[in-house]
Amino acid sequence: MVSGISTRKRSNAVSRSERKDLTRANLLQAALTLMGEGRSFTSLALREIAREAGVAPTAFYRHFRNTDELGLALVEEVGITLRRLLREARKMDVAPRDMLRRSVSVYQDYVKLNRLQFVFISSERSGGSRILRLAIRNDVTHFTHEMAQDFRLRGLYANLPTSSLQMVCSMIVMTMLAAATDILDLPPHQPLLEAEMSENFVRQLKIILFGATRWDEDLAALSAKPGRKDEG
Amino acid sequence: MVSGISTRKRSNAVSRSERKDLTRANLLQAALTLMGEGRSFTSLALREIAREAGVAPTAFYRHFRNTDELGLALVEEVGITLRRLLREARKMDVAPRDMLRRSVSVYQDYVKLNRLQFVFISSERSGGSRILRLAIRNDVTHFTHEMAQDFRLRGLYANLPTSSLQMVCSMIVMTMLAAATDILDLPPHQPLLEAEMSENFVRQLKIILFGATRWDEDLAALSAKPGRKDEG
DNA sequence: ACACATTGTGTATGACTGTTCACTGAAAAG
DNA sequence: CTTTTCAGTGAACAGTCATACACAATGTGT
Repeated sequence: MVSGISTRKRSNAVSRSERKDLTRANLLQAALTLMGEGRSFTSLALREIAREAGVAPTAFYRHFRNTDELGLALVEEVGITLRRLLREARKMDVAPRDMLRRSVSVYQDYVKLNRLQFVFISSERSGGSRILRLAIRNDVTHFTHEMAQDFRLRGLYANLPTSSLQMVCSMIVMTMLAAATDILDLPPHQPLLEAEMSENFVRQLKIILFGATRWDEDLAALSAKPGRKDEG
Repeated sequence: MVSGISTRKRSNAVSRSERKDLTRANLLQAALTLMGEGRSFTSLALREIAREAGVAPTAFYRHFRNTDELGLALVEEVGITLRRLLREARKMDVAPRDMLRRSVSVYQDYVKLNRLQFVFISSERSGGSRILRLAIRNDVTHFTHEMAQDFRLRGLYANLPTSSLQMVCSMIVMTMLAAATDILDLPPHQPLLEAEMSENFVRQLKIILFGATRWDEDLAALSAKPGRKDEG
């Protein structure tokens, strides 16, 4: 029963498990599509998803116990997407002149390419089902940690203590997610608006990175000669 | 019909419009309560809201055309809450030593005091109904602008150009909203966790403020002697 | 005192929901 | 070839939904 390759039918026709995986993917895609039309995940009905996937409502149960379980499967897909993004970022040169700007550009393209998945992240990260929210936040936290690790490995901001680096990365991720919402809401074919958005995005990241280094410097100065005021 | 005070019944009993306002408030509160139990707004049913408010489903129509309209009324309430927060912040001394820390503390208390409204903001700012999302973003933008104006009036970061100040404020607001989610998810009676969260919050704001000033300095230096690298 | 306006109720209706069950047909296994 | 497995079907169920309508109760204006 559980044999990798069929015994008597190595034909070109699709195998049963392949068909199953296909309708499963159709169900996931159907949910994403419906959310892309401005629906929240918790408001999606099982029958509705099945209908969009072109399948009888009862077929849903062959793949997921309920809609929440489908949601978790979606989160898993999202996790893969985020890991791919990191891998893509890792392929970039270490420190060319406009690395930040190029990173932003890569990210924007990535969001537009995986539009529906980012719609899903943005919508459900702070809303609706509790288990979904927690699962997404878990993925995002993981992403943040991996980013910090990449910074370390590449010697970026090597003078920052780990806790500061973690914080910087979490702020970067926060900014990225906020930017994703903007990218998704952007009307298509508006290069001017898009350029302005990119510019803002780059600025925000610069502020964070500059602030982090300077804050660290001030901390060092503070421990050297205490009593200095640290705000204003 | 539209007279401020009843002509013949100035008694202690509640007037008709008072009753109406009360059930209206009950409906709004009911929606917030249901969302506080982890539901997304778009998944709330009219009948459900009416039931929670202790009123017949059909009574709903005396106050709102549909649930979306109730959502917009909630957004209006939220707008008032945000304006109250700004007013409260304005009452603080101009520049005591630990102004930032105190602002954070005030904000945390405010979020906890208006918990359900912040749950609503956090959930619906990026999810579900399009018109609701836009309405909330509008309120948040307004809040950001008012904050920038307050900074100007108090002479804070007076050296920053307006565009930078706007950006700093939008980053502050972004951080505040992210912090709100953390505050809301915080299990009660965990002073250690809460203190750590506050500390992180303060750090993040410092990074933004430091980064903004330094970025501005670097911009000035850049225009003075161009050719300086601006990243690393 | 009387007529009107308005808030809230109860019932009804047709559509949609999640879930069950017995089933079909074809791939997989023997 | 025969048998088994199993993804997908279609009918049926009880429940909830939004909405419409006639109606009741009561504050309000004349």
